[in-house]
Amino acid sequence: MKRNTWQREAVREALDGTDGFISAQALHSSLHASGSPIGLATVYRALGDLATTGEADSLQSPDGEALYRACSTTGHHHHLICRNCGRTVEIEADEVEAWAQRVAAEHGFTRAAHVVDVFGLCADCTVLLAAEAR
Amino acid sequence: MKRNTWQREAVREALDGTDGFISAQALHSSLHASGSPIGLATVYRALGDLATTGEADSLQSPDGEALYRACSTTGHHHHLICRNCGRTVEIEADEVEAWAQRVAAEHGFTRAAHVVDVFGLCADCTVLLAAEAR
DNA sequence: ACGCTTATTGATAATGATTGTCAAAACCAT
DNA sequence: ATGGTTTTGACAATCATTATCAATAAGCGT
Repeated sequence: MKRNTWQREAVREALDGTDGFISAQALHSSLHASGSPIGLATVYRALGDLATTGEADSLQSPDGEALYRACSTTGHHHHLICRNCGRTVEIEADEVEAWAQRVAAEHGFTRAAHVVDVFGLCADCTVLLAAEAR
Repeated sequence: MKRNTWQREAVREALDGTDGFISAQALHSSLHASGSPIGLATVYRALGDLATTGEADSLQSPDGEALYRACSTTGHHHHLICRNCGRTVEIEADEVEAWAQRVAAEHGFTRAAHVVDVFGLCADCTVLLAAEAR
């Protein structure tokens, strides 16, 4: 049976009060800074549960951290990432959302989330690398 | 100055000969299995370079591994991945291809590649997890 | 072909995020 | 309040990746 603990609530609230994605480590630090004695492992478990139940989205940052976000439909967007300098531009992908859901459903998948990110070289790095390659 | 070594060639070829995404570790194992004495660190470096120059795409798997794929337009497709059991279905995303190019261009990005992968729970795992959650 | 300079390699240590362990504490139906 | 069971948390363990650094080898000029 699933029990309700103040720790889980604390994680849920901290996540709700955060704008955008945050790592488990950062969320733990944030909670500690607020005086909560919650353990790191517990934060990981709580976030994992939230992601499993669909209350939170998770994605992997380019450097391998897992990032979490309260699952609100508002503010969903994707990224255009410079493969060289890491510069990131947020992009809208409305037309892709429906597509992802449809494809998932067609194959019997549920709780579909998607990773839609575009990598490229930003204008600056395009010039930069062209010079280096010489 | 950039030098050409048989190691870099080996990595490039191994990646070309692989369908879909593969992790650095797996690629290293594969090379070893083929009798190559190439070092693990070298595989990481080579893959990083390939990703930087745009010869390879990279994405983060849900469990935190970096996955690489030869950047070829042939056989280009995307994946529908079960977040629980890892089952993978290849999917077409023609309508998304053009979108990615357009968005990249709009922001001055060149050499645009994209990562479009949909994660969800496959039919089996949907049932499985529903049972567990009880 | 020869040597020189310097990028590259590779074995291994270091790092850092995440997960496993397990006794102690907390939850909740009774 | 009690008992059975889940959850917690400190810490160890794991695993991918990166840093280190001496040894090697690529490519240049000769």
